Amino acid sequence: METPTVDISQSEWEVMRIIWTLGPLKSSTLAAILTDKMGWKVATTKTFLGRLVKKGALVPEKQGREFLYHATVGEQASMDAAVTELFSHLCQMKIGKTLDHLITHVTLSKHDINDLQQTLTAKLPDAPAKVSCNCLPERCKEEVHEG
Amino acid sequence: METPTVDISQSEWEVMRIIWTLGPLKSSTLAAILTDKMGWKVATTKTFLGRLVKKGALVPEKQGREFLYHATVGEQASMDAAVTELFSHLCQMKIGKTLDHLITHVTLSKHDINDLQQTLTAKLPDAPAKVSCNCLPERCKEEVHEG
DNA sequence: AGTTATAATTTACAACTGTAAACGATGGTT
DNA sequence: AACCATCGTTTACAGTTGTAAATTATAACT
Repeated sequence: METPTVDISQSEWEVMRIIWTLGPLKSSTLAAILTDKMGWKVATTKTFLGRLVKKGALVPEKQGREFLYHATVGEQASMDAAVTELFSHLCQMKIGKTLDHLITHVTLSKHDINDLQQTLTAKLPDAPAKVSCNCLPERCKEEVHEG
Repeated sequence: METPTVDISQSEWEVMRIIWTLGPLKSSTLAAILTDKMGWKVATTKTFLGRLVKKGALVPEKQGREFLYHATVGEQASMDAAVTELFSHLCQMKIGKTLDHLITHVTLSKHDINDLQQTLTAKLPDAPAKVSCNCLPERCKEEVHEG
């Protein structure tokens, strides 16, 4: 079976990021960091921890009186899934421009850029001359104009 | 002022796509298309139309007994905003890989690819050798390891 | 003018989210 | 043994989302 990616909400991402970055943590550590970074009350962090455990994105490991929270889903896999999911709702025709906008505004290392260049180069030969719009169901690909 | 982008939910995107693609439409046309594409009941489409009007993403123009629903926000601008928003929750360090995954799995025209190549090439000179993780608040950039 | 089809608006309702307080259990302290 | 600081769990509560039925308004038809 594939990596079981879980639906993670915006705020829950913030919790996951810390754990992905630092490894398994106690709730008190998490809470401290997230109060600092997000301004959350301790109770808020606790709520998200509970929900993430219920969703299966985190697993608690008893350690003395507290728990260490371990991520069960991979960061890269989760990111890939979230991004793919979002793009699936967007018009295919506009994806090129959207990626262009994104790449323009995001921070990339020289290495990243080289990798992307290569991926693009590899993709070029099989690329179509034009991408068609996939916003309409098959039946409706003809003109419909009103107004 | 900038283009006023609106928060559009997953399902609402599907409504907007049709209007962005075909231009202003009557609710009956929309409902037919979305029943076809998404399997929605007419009432469901109506609900989303109402919400999108309330959110200001659509504006109804009376036309006889019905309304034509016009998009007030641009498709590209909305896509750019949605994608940027998502990426803002992701670890900077992993964005390169995420883009790579995305580019690998998405359909791009030769033209798109060329544009992206150019954007990347232009970005290369000023690109850092390494991107640092931005998942922790400033204070916490040192080691924290437990477990 | 009365009836009917249909368009728009209201209401419904459960699940998910953001945000957090309240409560109960438990290990550490006096 | 009694108390206190915490940790985890429950409860709270409003707003959003997905999904749709019910109701109301209204144009068109008879």
